[in-house]
Amino acid sequence: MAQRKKVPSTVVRRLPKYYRHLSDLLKEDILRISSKELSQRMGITASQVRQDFNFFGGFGQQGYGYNVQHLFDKISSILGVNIRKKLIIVGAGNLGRALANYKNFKNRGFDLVGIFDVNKELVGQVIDGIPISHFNNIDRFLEENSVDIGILSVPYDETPAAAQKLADCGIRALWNFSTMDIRLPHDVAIENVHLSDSLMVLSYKLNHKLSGD
Amino acid sequence: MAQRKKVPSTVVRRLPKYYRHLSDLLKEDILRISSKELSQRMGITASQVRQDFNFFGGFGQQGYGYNVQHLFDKISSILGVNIRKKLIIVGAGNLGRALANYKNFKNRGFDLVGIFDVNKELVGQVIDGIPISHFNNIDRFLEENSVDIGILSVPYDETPAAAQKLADCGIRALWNFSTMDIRLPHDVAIENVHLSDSLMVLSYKLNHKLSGD
DNA sequence: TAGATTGTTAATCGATTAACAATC
DNA sequence: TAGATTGTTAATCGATTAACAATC
Repeated sequence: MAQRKKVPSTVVRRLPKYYRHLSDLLKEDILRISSKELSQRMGITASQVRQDFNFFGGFGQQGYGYNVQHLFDKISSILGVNIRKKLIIVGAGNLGRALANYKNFKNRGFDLVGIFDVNKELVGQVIDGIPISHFNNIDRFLEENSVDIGILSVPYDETPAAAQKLADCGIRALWNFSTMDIRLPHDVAIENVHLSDSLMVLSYKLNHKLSGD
Repeated sequence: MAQRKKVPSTVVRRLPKYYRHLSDLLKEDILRISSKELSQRMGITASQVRQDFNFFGGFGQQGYGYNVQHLFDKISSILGVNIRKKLIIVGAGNLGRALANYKNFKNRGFDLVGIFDVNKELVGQVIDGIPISHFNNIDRFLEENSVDIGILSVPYDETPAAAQKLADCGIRALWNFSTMDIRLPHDVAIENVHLSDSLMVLSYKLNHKLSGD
């Protein structure tokens, strides 16, 4: 059941899409599905579905297909979303406050437990029940609380220092919304999100009258 | 100078990254750069840099390299970010209001000109100088105002209808933050953004102790 | 059992990297 | 000119698709 070889990142990036579609199937009370049906719903090939799952050992049964609940559980567990995770937000500007208010994360098993900023004007404000603390106090907070993921929404210039600080305090995963990419030497998982990159790609597609992906 | 063949989406998705790094170089007053230097800054190969640019005809000069300003202008123009674009937001929930407050878009040449929602409680509220209007009035608004891009931040179930409505009103590009992918039959450019997909990929990386991309 | 559909190997396609002649 | 570096072709690598034997 352990994966045979390193899973390509193309496959990893499809896993949340499987997760979403399987979640839909569960809501529709569909108990089993073939790679063909699933692939049609997702707009990919049946071959790709089977190849993807076989990186993890295969979840189906010949002649039957896949049990939706079982497949969903397996993929949830591979993604690690079967265990709730704790988040903090560093940088309570517009984007940071927006993310703090975004309810969907809770549905997916992610709980916000702290918000930090260097701006004294913001410290003390409460967002969705969580008070904003000063970034200087983050060491102590992280000593007293186990946190899985740090969300970075700080200005460009502050990005490297903030990232380094969190890594030094033992954070093992950073979700980075800053416009500067971060790359840390240690074993810290990083996901750089560039919203304006996506907007520029849309602008390109619009310019070149191209839809789809 | 026109592109030789269809530009692969892998190349298109790298263009904003070139844009960002060239923008940095301009700030540092660097006038010229070789594919080798640029590639090192970006963490890709020099070959890839030259291959990418040659999809658009090549922007350099043998023995010299690339003029940073010229290259930046070319890529801006390919991305269409040299001409300001008008945006509206449909769906003024947490995410919609957050996007409305996000100042970075303005810097990249995107101007918010309208916000719409079906919730009467929200209609009339003003965000960053833009009042929230009722979605029923969108036809008239789009007749009277030229809008380039519609940002969709509506609930799952309302996604297809909202997307269709915007397309019917002549919007040619949709930036979709809904959890449901949209695919329209017409010539509408679509960019689906799934924030929680990205968070789940981070969770995967954390689980499997993998950094980088 | 017969039919269906997976798991897996082989073939194809596309993207990245390497190499080098062209040329500034 | 000599040196540097592109533009472009060729080689390699990886991902997707096709095919089919295994098996439920």
